[in-house]
Amino acid sequence: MRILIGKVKDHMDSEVEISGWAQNIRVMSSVLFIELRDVSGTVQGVLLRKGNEELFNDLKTIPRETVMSIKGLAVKSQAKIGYEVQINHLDILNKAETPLPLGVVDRIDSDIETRLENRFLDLRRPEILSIFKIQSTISNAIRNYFVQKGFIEIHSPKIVAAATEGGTELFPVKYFERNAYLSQSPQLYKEIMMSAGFDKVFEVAPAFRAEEHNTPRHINEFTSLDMEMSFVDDNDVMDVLEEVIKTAFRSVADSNQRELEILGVSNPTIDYKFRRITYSEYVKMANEKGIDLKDGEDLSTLVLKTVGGGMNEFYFITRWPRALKPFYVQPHDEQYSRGFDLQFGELEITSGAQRVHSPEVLVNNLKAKGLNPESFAFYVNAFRYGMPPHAGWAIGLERLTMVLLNISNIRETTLFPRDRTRVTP
RNA sequence: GCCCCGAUAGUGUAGUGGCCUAUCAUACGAGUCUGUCGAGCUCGUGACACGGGUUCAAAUCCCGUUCGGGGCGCCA
Repeated sequence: MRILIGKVKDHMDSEVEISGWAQNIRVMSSVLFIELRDVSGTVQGVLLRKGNEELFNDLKTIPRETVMSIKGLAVKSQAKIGYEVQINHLDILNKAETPLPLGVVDRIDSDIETRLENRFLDLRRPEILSIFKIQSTISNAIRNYFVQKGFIEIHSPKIVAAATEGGTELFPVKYFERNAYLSQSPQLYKEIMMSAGFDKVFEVAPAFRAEEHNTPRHINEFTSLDMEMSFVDDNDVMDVLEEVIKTAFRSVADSNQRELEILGVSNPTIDYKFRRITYSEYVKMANEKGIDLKDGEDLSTLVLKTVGGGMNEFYFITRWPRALKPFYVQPHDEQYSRGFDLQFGELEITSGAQRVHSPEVLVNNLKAKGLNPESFAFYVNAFRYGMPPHAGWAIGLERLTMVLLNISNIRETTLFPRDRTRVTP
């Protein structure tokens, strides 16, 4: 019965069976060592030539990354981790070809392009695996949080008829005799669920954006963690967001000590209150830094870098001008809205808002943005027969992972990134 | 979509008109070595993205193509 390599230390002085990839084979004249790796770690298998002549000669030429299964005695030894497995039986399950298109344990760093082209090999590296173990903890922690708080998990359609926010480009899809699009956000559907009376919903699902951007923080398919709540306002859901992020980070600190160590990241637990800075205050901060920016203009990358770049923490930017936010964001007054962003330094992690719930306001907003309310009828109708006040937000899972691990390229926190030029693997 | 930059063995690099028959490391192959753990040592195989041009001479200069990187816009 195979055990994980990480469990070998619990079976000292007994026979174990382990399986995995031979990441390094060191051959001396009368003894050889095989470093075997699986999802849980690595251990050294040792084989003396004496008494194992045939097996020894076979293994001398076995390529790295060959998949094998080893049976042997787990013993304390002078190995660096303090123990090893004395091989007494070995099965080659699948030989690897040579040379590898990408060295799994080479000390040479490959370009991200080469790594993504050979992602299955890249992902074998413990530090890359660690990123995705941690990402799994984050999404599970958030899911658990929502479930515990009585949220209903939903699965909204990813093939849609209309744009959701008007602004971003959509991927067209041929839908039989009609044209449809890949969903850029579950926004409209999670709001409809408020009208449906589900009260609190969340969804973890892909979102598609056809923007031709070429930056380290954009991809064309990402994982959106969405939530929406009824009978609350923007401040309430900011409270929830802060708690969700703190819960997720604490969960990683609790369950991924080994992965954090491999990645050289210190304890991610957050012990400060997220500041809430109004958009107008932010503009003043930019002005004080010598940037010419008028109240009402969008915050450019330069502004966010100049003001936010020095802030190594989470903070909200609240009360955005209505003109800069989508039609579904609740107005605060003539000029400002109940929309907010959560930033970490210069990077936007979340956008959210108290939403419009009055059908009249909604239709006026749609018109004001140059959109035709008719084409949003399926959505507007949900507001006409009893829509509660509601608010919500969406986090980019990959961006949140970047922040937690201090990684600067979103492709690193995406298993198989879809960017401007990459559709495979 | 706009601006800038780049492309040399499997991987990562050196190279700035002739000294390039192209550097180094790693990988790969052969050999050697009684416990390694980035094993060591010896020998070997392996590359100038593609197409055109300038020149006595091009990895090197020019043009185009393809692919990639960075920045901006936009966003999570």
